[in-house]
Amino acid sequence: MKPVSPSDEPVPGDDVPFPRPHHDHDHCRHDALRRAEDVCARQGARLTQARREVLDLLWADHRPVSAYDLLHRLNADGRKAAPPVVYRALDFLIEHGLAHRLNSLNAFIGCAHIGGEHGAQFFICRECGQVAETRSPEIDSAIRTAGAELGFRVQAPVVEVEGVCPTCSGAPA
Amino acid sequence: MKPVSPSDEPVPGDDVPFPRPHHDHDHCRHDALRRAEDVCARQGARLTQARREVLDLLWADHRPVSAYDLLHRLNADGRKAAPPVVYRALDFLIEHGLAHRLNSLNAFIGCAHIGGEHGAQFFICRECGQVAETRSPEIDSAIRTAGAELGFRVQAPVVEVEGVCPTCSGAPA
DNA sequence: GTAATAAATGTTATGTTATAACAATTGATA
DNA sequence: TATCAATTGTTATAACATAACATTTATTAC
Repeated sequence: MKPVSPSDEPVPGDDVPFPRPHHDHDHCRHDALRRAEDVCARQGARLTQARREVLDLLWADHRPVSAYDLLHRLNADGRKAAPPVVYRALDFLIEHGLAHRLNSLNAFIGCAHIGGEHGAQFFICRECGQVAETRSPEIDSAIRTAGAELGFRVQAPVVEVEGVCPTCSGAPA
Repeated sequence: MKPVSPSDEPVPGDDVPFPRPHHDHDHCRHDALRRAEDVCARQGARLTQARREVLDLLWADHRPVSAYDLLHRLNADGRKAAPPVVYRALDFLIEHGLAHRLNSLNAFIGCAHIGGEHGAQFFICRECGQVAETRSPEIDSAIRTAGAELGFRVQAPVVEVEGVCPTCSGAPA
């Protein structure tokens, strides 16, 4: 596992490894926001207040968040936002490749890569709940090959792997 | 894609390909039931009426079914079974490797293989809704390798691939 | 064979996740 | 500035899942 200094930029093809306990998370958050602004500018989409807030909440840490948790966090300031507010923001972020839904958890997480809608894989730690997102051409290719053998046209591969992250393996709870 | 005659027995390592339109589905159902009886006998588990019925409903065809659909089908005869009846049967079937949950659909499907809890992959046709279950060592191994590179201990890989099956590709709806 | 125990089922209630439908507002465009 | 499209607000409800406890059915020990 190669270390990543805070100033490194995750790019497609790279793995974004498990966050180390004391990494510069402000950097992650600001970086995510900047990426979102870039993407929206390029695609002529509007990163409105609600969308920006939800994205920022997703980046509170490297753990997936349920839609209703997001709602509660939004409403922590006294607002009375209703579920569609959150679900619409999430739909937008997912459509623009800025967030992902983790089916196995019914929860959402900010996208750690730029570009590429498909072909991501998620490694989910059962101990600490943190998630690492990778883009492994090997996994993607193995899936496409297996699909081809079935005569199946692959459109959206979903890979979610539960297990234990290196930090929790080294120092079990 | 190699053809499979109705009398072939799916075994781990084999792919169970997309069901052809006019295959001998009674064979699939009876086979699944027999496998279930075997597994339960070997594990000292009881394949009770409710569990057997749910399993049989799962094998109505090769499409995943939601828990509430199962419930409605159970209750089609006038019963007033409640959700826990279905969820408990599903839990049992999943624990014993006789059924799977498809996270991306919130739905359940009978297990098309024998043995092996983990390492299955599901190819889900967006056109007809049918699902093929495979056990590809290549996919599994690519996932484990990627995990190892992250220092991640893989426990339960989940692979669900959306796309279009050969039948629907050949004769689009 | 019967009592004691464990496993499974029945039932009610409730918790969690997600979307439909429509009104009101805001931003972009002509 | 009128028009249209996009976004947001709001209410209601649909869809998915489980907690908790009573009852019944199987198994086991005696």
